[in-house]
Amino acid sequence: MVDKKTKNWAGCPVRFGMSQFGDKWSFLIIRDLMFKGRKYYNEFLEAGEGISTNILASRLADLEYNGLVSKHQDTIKRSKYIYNLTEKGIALMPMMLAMIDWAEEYDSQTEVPTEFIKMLRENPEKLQKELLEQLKQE
Amino acid sequence: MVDKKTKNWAGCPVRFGMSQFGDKWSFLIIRDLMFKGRKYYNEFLEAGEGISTNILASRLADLEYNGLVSKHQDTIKRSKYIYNLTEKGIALMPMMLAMIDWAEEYDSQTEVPTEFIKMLRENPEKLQKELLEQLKQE
DNA sequence: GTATTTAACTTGTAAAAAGCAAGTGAATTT
DNA sequence: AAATTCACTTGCTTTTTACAAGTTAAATAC
Repeated sequence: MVDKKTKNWAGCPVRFGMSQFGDKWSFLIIRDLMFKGRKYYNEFLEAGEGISTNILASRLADLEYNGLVSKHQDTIKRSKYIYNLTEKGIALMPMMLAMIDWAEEYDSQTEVPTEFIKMLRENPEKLQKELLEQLKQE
Repeated sequence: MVDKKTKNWAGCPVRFGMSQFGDKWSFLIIRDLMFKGRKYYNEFLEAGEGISTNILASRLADLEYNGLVSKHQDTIKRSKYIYNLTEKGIALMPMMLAMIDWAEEYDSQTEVPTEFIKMLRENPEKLQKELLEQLKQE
């Protein structure tokens, strides 16, 4: 039987999560990187969520500092920086997919592409594998 | 093939999630309700995270407004209010478990009870079933 | 049956964070 | 060499949070 009454998760995993990506903007940046193919400062800005330039810069720096995101000069256009999820960032995919599944169920406004949600529920491993391949080849 | 380039998740599930529970304190309250057996205002306050009284009241009201948490007079001690996760709140369990799994992997400080993390990885359905039963009988 | 305590907040104010508009600097294109 | 692009930074206003103290309603103590 699981001990629910444990009061001392000395280092609490949820608290740790919050310290690493525990605000709205971080989640939205991770979403952009994970599912939307956005990789540049400008693309995050233009995602239409209304994030301010200073907040975006600050969150990207935090995510990089925490090892969730990497930042490199773009090899093609050397004046640009390219942001990518690290392995640690990519490992948040199950959490993000669980959130998407939840939102699709409880929000009538949520419009996840039918194909996506169908695969998420019928063959989540395949979906995850496809998403991971996309992230790695980029 | 999954369409990663979809720019228009008109109602984005991640954005919806953030609007419903998208801050540190909400996550910690949900954690307390879901895994720690805390159900009273005072118990959340004394959880040791350092939340202020006004912020706690505000977050509980938000969570209730959003239908994640219910609030009732305690039947035994009628001066107290008891907070519980609704079905909608309980449905966040997969997301929370995914976060716990991630934190356990990437944070050496995180100390989830061995039995918990072992079951999470070896038999997640059983773990979830046990947790759900606890939540429902309370 | 009045007085004290418990429980769950609310209020006021100071500090911190976010939002907004404009500016900077380095590289690139013209 | 001048103008443009890109990724920020800076300064200021507004909003949110933190902290301490106060309020209210019910329950127990005397």
